[in-house]
Amino acid sequence: MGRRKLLMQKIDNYPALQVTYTKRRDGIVKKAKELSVLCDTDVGLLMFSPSGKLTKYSSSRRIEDIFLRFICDEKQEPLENEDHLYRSLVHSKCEGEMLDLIKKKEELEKKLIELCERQFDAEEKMSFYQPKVEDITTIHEAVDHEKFLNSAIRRVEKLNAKLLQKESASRIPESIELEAASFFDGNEVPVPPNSKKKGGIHQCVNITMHEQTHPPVSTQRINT
Amino acid sequence: MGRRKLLMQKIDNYPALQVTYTKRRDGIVKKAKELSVLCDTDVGLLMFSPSGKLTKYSSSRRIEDIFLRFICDEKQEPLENEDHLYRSLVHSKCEGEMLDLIKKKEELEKKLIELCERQFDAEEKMSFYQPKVEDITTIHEAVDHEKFLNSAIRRVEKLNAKLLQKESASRIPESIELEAASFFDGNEVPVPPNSKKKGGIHQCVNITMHEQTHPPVSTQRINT
DNA sequence: AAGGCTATTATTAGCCT
DNA sequence: AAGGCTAATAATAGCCT
Repeated sequence: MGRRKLLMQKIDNYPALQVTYTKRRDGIVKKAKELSVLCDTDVGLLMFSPSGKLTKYSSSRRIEDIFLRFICDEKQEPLENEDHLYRSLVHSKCEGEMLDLIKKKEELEKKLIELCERQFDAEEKMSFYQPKVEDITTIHEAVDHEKFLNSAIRRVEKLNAKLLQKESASRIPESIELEAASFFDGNEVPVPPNSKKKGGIHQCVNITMHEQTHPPVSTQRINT
Repeated sequence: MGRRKLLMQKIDNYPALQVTYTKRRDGIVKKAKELSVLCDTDVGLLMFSPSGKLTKYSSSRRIEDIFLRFICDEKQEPLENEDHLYRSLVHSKCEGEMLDLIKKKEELEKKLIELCERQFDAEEKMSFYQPKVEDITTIHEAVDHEKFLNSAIRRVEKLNAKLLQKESASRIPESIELEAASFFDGNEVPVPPNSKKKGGIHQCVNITMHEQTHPPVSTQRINT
């Protein structure tokens, strides 16, 4: 397609060849991309320009993965081959590092889930004391919150009284703490639902990567 | 080009997809052949059909030679044989997977730090309403908490009053919400420090590994 | 599924800056 | 070389066997 039909042979005019290479190279990459998207398939493409410059395209992130699929495909031993590939990976030098990373990733995922749960609990608890205005639309709800806050205040008032009493009498802080603590453990204290305490924030994350001989792994301690 | 323009997305009709794959596959092979002839260059092309069948084209007799040239080109060092090619590819695959894992790990770490901060904020805020008993040992602290709770209760009482008034008058919940919200925005409301809300828990984690065709990487979605 | 047909859309050769 | 243009050629989507 163009002003005239080309003979299927090497273009002898070099500048024209360069231009044609560029145009057609881009055309093929476009076509390859379309094929991989329209048909959801693996495509790998390598082209060297007349001057030797490489242009590559692959539907996967890395064209090496397409090569590998090709090589496995060629050997016509699907299962054994996969197994072989896997074993080769397992015994390769980077396997150890991969295992570390996988373990680390799984730990992080677990911690994240835990933290999410605690965050959720905390926000739920919080909503008893400082309700979101948009969630309160009926008098009934508002009254509940008022009751709850009143009970909280009564607790603090009692604590105040205790402290006042202790302070005026003698100065033994340890005993005050004990008294106060046992007072709060009393069963009349209304605790918001889901208020299981699981340990302070200071122990929530403490993750360190093992030595990473590989690239951009930022070894760091969280929550310093 | 055809009777109508296609959307650039996977063709959902499978038979049509198959037909399109075949036509376009042949088209690309033709284009690749033309490019290599017209410009006298190396071209390598791999395509896997939706059902997994491989189609390859290479301007050289063997496509492996193109791969080899590619790998030499990438590594800037001469390579000798196919065995090396295979090992190089396997190693490269390993590296690719590691890069994925490292990226994933870093994402998780970021999320963790964020969540930790929010957790810390939440607990700090919480401590204003439900102080840890062991942290209160002086009357002064106790009185501060009492004051704070009192202001909280006054807010709720005012909200109750507003709601009662609105409810007895007319029933337009939206207007109540608006009134109440603007009321709470008032500057006399004592808000505990560090009370910046950053969005609900439901958006806090949403991490997915890319397809992992290989073994012990557990692909999972967190906090669905 | 596979091959042929053609109305349409897409690519591009040669030209011009 | 690097784009933009457009006449001209090429690819192909939806049909039909």
